[in-house]
Amino acid sequence: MTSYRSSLLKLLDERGYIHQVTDAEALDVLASKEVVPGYVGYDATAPSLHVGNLVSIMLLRRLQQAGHKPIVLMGGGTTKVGDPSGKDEGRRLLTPEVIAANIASIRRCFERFLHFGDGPTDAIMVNNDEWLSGLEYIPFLREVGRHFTINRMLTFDSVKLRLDREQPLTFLEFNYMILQAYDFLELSRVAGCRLQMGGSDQWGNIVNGIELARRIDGTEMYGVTTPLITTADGSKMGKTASGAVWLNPDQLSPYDYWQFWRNTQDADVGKFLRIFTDMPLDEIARLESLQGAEINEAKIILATEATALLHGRMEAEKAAGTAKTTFAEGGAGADLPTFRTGDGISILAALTGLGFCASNGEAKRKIAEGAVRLNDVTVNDPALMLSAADEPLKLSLGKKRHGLLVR
RNA sequence: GGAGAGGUGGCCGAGUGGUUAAAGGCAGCAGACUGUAAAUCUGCCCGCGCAAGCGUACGCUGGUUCGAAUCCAGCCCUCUCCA
Repeated sequence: MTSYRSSLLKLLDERGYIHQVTDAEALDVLASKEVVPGYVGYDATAPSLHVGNLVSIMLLRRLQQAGHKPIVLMGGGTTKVGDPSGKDEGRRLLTPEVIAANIASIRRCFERFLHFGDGPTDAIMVNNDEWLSGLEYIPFLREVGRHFTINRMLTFDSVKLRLDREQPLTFLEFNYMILQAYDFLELSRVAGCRLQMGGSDQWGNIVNGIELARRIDGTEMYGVTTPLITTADGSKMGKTASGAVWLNPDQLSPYDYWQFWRNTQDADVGKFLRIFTDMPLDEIARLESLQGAEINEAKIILATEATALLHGRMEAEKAAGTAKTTFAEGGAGADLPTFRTGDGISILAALTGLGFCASNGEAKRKIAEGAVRLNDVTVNDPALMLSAADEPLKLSLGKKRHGLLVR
């Protein structure tokens, strides 16, 4: 570990956020003597961010904790173009209306992690559509385009990958990296931004922005990338039983979010505690050294702390309580997903209604596999009808998924 | 504009007239073992139906045929090379 002077780099380093830094020494000096405005950009391709975005959100939080100014850049403009990296095929173009709706839906979640306001270290949120959409083609090409060589652009992974696989890469998408570089320049001009952060796949884009600003304005800027957060078995984190781990509560309930963290692999507990919670490091060291079944204790803390950051302490405690009564005591916690049965319903409809099964056919298969239990009694009859009961019934699929059927 | 190759289930990828709801792999779900972990082994994996069966599905639209993902025509899209 390098020894840093600034609290910013120290904090980022000891918590495991740093993969690469453009000029660590200079940034260290800068961050130890003045407030550094730094930004992370977010695409607006979906109505909610997901855990994959969480590292960078936490990065902004750390930036603020270290006394600097976080800038959340909503990619309203760049989303109109489409990031060629990540997806190996061009996305369908989103309409401006959808993009605007996505941004509106995404922005709320930042308020949990950052303090917004007008103060010098208060977070701000900007939308790059404000400056990108008004650009004029020829002037833009002359100011910015001349600083990019095709030779260089072709060496970018996002581009190379497409070309190597003989997949289409449109000129529209090809421009994405130029626009992102321009974002950095623009932010440095209007907000004094000096730092861009992002995932390791953003390294090239970040460096582009730094070089562009140096060439055009002569400004010195910096970049930090985070390691790609994978689970211990090497896969990208961010999937649960029901799909992506969304941050918006209307797409993934606090209970399910808590469960996602609870199911962390042993080997990831320490890393995740450092990155995704505010727990003190010595406490994390203790928790991560727990062996065997005891490490479940650490996972519960991880789940509760991470959930508290996103959904608030109350929701986190509720989810933890429900998990305890449901899993540890074999009961049924109140926070479980619920489904209204009305006056009576088939077992199949109950399974699909709770979202445990995608179709009646799948529900039948699960019953045949002996995976379905009603109040902890295995269900064998796929034609079972549930009559209306005043007491809620606990319906379980497998060991992990439980739900309540209420009238 | 010319020549060639290609578009298959969430992804990758076989399949060139019936036995193809479509091999195999990945991802996913469940069972066993456990600790709501990992690894491993086993099963499942388009929809509806108790079932026989029916409906959809191999870029799109037509056609040939008793029968088409497979053959033909037109169209759309992609890649490679040439101009």
